[in-house]
Amino acid sequence: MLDLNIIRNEIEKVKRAVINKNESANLDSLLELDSKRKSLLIECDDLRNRRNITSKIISELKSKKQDASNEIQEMKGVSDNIKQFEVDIKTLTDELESILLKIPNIPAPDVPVGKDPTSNVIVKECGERREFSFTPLPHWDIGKTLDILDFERAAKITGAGFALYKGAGARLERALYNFMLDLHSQEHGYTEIFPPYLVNRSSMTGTGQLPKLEEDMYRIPEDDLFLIPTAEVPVTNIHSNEILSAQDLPMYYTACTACFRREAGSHGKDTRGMLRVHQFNKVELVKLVRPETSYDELESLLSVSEKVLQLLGLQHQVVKLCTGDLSFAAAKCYDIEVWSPGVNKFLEVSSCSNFEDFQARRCNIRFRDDEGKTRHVHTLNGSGVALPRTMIAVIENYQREDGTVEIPEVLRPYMNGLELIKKK
RNA sequence: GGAGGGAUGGCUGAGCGGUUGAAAGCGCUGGUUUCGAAAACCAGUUGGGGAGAAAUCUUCACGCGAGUUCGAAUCUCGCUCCCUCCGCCA
Repeated sequence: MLDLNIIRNEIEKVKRAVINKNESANLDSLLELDSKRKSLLIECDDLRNRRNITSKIISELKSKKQDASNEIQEMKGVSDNIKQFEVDIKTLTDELESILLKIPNIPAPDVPVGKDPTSNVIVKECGERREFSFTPLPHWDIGKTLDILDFERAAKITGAGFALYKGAGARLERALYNFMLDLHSQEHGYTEIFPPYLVNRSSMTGTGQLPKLEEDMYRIPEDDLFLIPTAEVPVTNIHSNEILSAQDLPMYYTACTACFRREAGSHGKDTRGMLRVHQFNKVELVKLVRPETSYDELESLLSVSEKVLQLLGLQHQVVKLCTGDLSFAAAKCYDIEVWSPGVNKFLEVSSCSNFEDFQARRCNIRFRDDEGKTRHVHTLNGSGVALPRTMIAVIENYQREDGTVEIPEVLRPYMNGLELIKKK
């Protein structure tokens, strides 16, 4: 949510941001509602003031056993008036709020302006691309041959877009997220969290998934709960409606959770293997920081995510997203894409975003600054990193001509020393 | 699922329908005192909105939402969450 004052004072900037983000918002009617609401508020406050004063007079008269019926009669009218004002104000406030919740965050100044991913900028490339003396196979072939991935049976159990990991495949999954969680919690100073996978509407609104993206979520209608699309939602909401003390900042959290996405808008895209699935594990990193540090914190978040890929020996590139590719709540975002020789593409395994105070305002997360004033924190998050595509990259990059897959060195301690996945 | 009890400021905890945004205690901050500290004493110490250059004024909020009333932390109803007991259960 944007600060209403920014919309009041810098309407052109906000309008430009909305256009650049390929969004739409009814900003003019918002301002109209706002000023109307303000004038009603002033009138209503005035009446309330009168009521408060007269109430005291009534109470004094009564305590002296004097007649107060004139005052009471007068206040009846005033109270009715106030009630009408309150109803009108509530209506305006609700309308205002619903518009405000649909206005996207403003991109940071250094975010390239552009309509679609073609305007994204590759900011760096890291690692060496592996050379193969043979044509590397895609993970669905390798997975099938080694009997570690089974998409047909997953479809039988649930439907298209689900994965079943088996044997060394299941073990590799577990090795990957244990390795990542250990790295972040032990080397990078993140506190490990294991949150609920179901969250309420308020949490979902807080991080910005609602109200705009409801059709992308799995929902439990009986309880109005949502399956989390990312750990960002429960973890960012840990401190919703709290005022933190400045010395507690920055706060770093990491969590590995399953993520559930209906992928409503992307049917027919990336359908093979597990390039795009409805349920996947992801190690997430979340930061709550002081506003003036948030862009430095974004850089360190990015480097911590990249560290995972470096240690796994996977070639990757970092992409700075343009305005049109930026998500609703983000002010700036880097994607990390890992090279997969089998599918012959870079795959997005992480998005590291700074939301500035956009989520903090919705979640009502504040801190007391050095002058004792309350301010909203800045929130950031990034994947560190998403599992299926990392698994794809590992399998495809570490495949050998004989059909076996080598286990990256750093994962071997997590695989009971296993060095090679072989056909049984 | 059934039966009870509860929700008040950073914490503990009072609160008759009428100067109660809220007693008291603790904690915290500042001051006095001290060589320094402790203790003691004094003062301050919730958050949001509006008006104002500021001082300041004003309004809202006692889990949330409705209602009764001239007036609600206090009465009524609904919801949420927490606790206890019973049942069921990984």
